[in-house]
Amino acid sequence: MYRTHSNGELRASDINTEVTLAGWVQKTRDKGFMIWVDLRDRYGITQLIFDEERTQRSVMETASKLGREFVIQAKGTVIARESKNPNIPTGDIEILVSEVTILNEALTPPFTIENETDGGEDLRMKYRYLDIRRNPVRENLVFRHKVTMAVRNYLSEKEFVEVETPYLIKSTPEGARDFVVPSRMNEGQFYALPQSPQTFKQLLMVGGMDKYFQIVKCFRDEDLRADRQPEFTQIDCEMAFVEQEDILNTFEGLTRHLLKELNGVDVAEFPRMTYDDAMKKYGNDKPDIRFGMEFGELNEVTQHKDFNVFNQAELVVGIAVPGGNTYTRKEIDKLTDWVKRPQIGALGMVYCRCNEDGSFKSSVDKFYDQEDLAKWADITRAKAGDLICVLSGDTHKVRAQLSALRMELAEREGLRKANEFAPLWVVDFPLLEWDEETERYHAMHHPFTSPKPGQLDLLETHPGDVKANAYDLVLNGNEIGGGSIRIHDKETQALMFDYLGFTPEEAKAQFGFLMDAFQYGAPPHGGIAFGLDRLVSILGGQETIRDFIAFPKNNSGRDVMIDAPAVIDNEQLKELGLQLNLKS
RNA sequence: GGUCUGGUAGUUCAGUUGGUUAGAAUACCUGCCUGUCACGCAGGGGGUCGCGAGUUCGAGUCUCGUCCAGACCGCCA
Repeated sequence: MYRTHSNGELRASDINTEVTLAGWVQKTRDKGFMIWVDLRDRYGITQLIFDEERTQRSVMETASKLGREFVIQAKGTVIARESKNPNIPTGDIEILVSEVTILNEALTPPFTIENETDGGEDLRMKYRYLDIRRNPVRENLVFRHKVTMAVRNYLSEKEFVEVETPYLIKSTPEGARDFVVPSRMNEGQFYALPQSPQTFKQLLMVGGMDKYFQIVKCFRDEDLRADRQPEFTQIDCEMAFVEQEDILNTFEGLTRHLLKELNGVDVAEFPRMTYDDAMKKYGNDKPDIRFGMEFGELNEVTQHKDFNVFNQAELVVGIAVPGGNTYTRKEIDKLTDWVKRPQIGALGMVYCRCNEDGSFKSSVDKFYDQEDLAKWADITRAKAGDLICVLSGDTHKVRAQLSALRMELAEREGLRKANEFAPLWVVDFPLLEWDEETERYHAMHHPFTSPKPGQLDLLETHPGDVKANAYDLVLNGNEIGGGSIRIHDKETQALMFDYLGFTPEEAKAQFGFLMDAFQYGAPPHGGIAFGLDRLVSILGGQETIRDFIAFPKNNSGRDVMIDAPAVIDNEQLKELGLQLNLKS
């Protein structure tokens, strides 16, 4: 037996017990006459003591050779400490060691295994197995485990069945780029890894599974972000015989359960907002509603005043920054530079100070008098002491720009509190989205999403105005889930593919299996998928999902620990019937 | 594909206007130390300043290229 106890469990009540402990050497403190060793494992730290007067010389010598992260086993007696350490749970006792075995030596680690490590991101990822020894990383992984357990238990309780769907499927041109896998047995043919189990879960509904879920890896070959990995995990869900209302209620229940279980937070009924309102009020389809700063559209009160920038703009829109009047001229100039960076792309920013005495001072006083500016304050709900920031231009672009500014200012003002949770359903998404590049409409959600009842005719005349039975769950400004009521009859699905520019042949080749299935009694159905990595990181109060993934990829999609992706040898290529034709 | 930031000791960083032998902290090694727990004290080793070119009497510092890392835009049905 390697150990009788963990390093986190011995207390004063265990004094005089003979124990065997095993773990990693966190630190040694060698005073010559006495050596203390902090022994660490998942459960905590226990102090070992080696004493000139009470410990055999050979054991003392072994102890003096111990280095950081050596794996050792120690036998001894639990004794009371002469000087206690109130900072750790095992601080009242220590182990007087009679026998010590070095199970494995260790090189000096490239960074310190401490809560606040001195290691940078690169190093931590290259030696992720050392990083995982650190408390914060381990705690995040345990937290993730708790979230998935809570999800499984809750959904299982509600009669959902977890069904596994295949990872080796078929590539389709819609949506994100696929990761493809060559098939040796079918030369020249490729599987694709699923971007989501979408069609399979719909087929499970046709199969009568009724309530399905799966905690499942999905794959998208697109560029990464702090909150985006090429392989990520979804909580994928689907239900039959449901309307949108049923889905929203069921998964609001799940989300509320998680907030209660994991964060101890009771959240009231989730507010709902249409996509159009979200865009109008927040310039964004995933607004963070933990703070106000709603958009105020100023077109009506800024026209015909000889200020051409505003006169010519499609949209003039502003937000009030709470307490922003304390910003110096220099700070406001820097803010203006910030919105003019290429990433944001605004041409300029107009501001208006709301003074404590009720007067206004704007950067466009030449064109607007106090009465005009009072209207601005009214529309943006600015109070005395606030600062109004106004952007103008093309509606679509300006909303995106002001939305970015709103988030940046809220971040600076500390309005995005990690321990506050503001969920929101965004509903009535458009069915289609115009794509400039291909000059045609794309499905905003995916091509299986059903249009709102009675809106099919609009497809002919105003395709962009058709609303879908599609919804997103937003938490603190992050899209944590999205779904829709699906099309469940062949005719509508065929019509949809037609509008999306598929020829009947293409539709049949790519999704014939689904439309065939719809002919054999497909029930009305719909579902939702949550981004588990993102959900876990938000519940855990942190920004980057990488901290909640055991072995994440870096910014360029590489695993720097195992050094993947990598070239394969010619034999493998030959066997697969492949030849490389590299761009560089 | 693009924008920005960074790359100097094992690690985290400083390095001024281009100018002597490139520093600090920490880690590591050696010795000392009668209760440490961020132990303390004394000493020591450790550098291709990411890589390549250029400007210059002289480059860690300036210019160009390139590689790597991170954040963002495009992209992510």
